[in-house]
Amino acid sequence: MGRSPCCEKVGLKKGPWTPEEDQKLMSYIEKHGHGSWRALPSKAGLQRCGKSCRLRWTNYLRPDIKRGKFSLQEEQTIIQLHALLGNRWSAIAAQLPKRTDNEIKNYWNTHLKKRLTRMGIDPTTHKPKTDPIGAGSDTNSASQSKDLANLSHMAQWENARLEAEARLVRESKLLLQAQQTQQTTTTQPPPARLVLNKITAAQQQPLLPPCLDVLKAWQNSWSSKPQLSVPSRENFKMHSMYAMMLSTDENLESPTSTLCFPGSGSSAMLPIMSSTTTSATTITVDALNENLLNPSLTKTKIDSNGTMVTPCDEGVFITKGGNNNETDSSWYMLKQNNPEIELDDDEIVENNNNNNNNGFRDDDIMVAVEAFRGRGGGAYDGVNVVPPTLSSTGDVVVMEAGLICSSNNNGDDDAHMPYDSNDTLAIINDGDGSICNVSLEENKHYWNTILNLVNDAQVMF
DNA sequence: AAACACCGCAACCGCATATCA
DNA sequence: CTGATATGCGGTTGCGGTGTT
Repeated sequence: MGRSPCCEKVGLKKGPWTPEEDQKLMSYIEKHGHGSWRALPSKAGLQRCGKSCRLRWTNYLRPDIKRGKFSLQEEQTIIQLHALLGNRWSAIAAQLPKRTDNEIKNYWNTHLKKRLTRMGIDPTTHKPKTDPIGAGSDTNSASQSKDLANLSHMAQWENARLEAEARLVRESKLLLQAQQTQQTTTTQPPPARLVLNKITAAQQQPLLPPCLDVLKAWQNSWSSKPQLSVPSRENFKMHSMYAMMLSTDENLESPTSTLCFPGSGSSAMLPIMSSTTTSATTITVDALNENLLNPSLTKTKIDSNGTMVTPCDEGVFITKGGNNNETDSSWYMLKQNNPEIELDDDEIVENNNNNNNNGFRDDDIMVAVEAFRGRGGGAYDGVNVVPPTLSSTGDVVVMEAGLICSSNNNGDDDAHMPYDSNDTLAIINDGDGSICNVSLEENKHYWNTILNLVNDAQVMF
């Protein structure tokens, strides 16, 4: 029923391909393209089924295939993506140019999986096994310390993966709702959509798993050096990844992972972070706008009671526009409506259409926006990231404010200051002593450290 | 040198999904 | 809308090469 007949049922050849068969297949596809795989074998003079031809072509004969040893960077990417995506080899292969899903799958099963196992890490869940330290034979304390440090890093990544999975589910639901709404009404504005999806939709490309965007953003934040001298900005680039980690939806479960350290809650799953209780409140966008647009409140803090405190010397405002001249960017709108407002450069960061000349990229802000919106916000005080312990109501989340990020839903991909009632926003904690001791170097070398351990394990075993 | 064990990888199998009529 | 067909994907198999006893 609907299934193509198996090779054996029609007497077609199976098994390894001969050079002659390869040549026939290659020359046919070079001349005519593959077209219908089902019809290809007879046209090309091959006694094979179409499926076999397709596999041979995509996994072996295709000219844009890179063969041979995987580089360290490729290994790193595979491990990262596997932590994010699980055994979705085609998705992983899409991020590794010139590598096929089959090749990556084989490499994982024959090399990487075993290495992680030897390290005491479950390759399926990417979590430490019951006795991770005891898994190795080396009882040297320095080695144990190294293992512990790396397992902590693994825990961080695992949490990030959980978040990515949760986001995937969440965004799928939201996107579906948005599509359904758009189909049923043309008078109402679409519901708030997630920024990362806006981009792919705008580009009319298939929807990519948002976690890939996140990964890309994270990698970008590594690869591009901070260009501003203000420390808080440099840190924010890095912390977009941690912001993602912080947005947790306990209603969503990972299909593959259950990482949990003994005695740890969700925030403690990031071992290097500590948390304080931060009460939260909600406020309407309009009400907040009223304050933000008030020139006397250019520095506004919303304390734990929901009270706006003015003036407030803490925190950083972030806005982003399409380019320097666009008047519809929120900052320019803010300025346009309130020309008397003067914020110094330390307080306003304008992002210029991915030019990155202000040290930010779209992705950085978008990831942060999404992450903070995801559950009810994380906190960033300009130096540190604080795990969220708040709730959200509707689209608006207010914590003790300092740094403000928002996202509109008007169809573009800007993240900006709130100026419209339909906007969603998150206000990021200015911090009150809560500490997240994450250094840039620590973050940057996270996976390098893991891979060093992998390599050490190879030598050791 | 032979037998055996192990490993890596190409290829296959069957299910899920997309597309078409 | 439904069923038929095509394609894609992930799990698994089996063969050839290599290492070990």
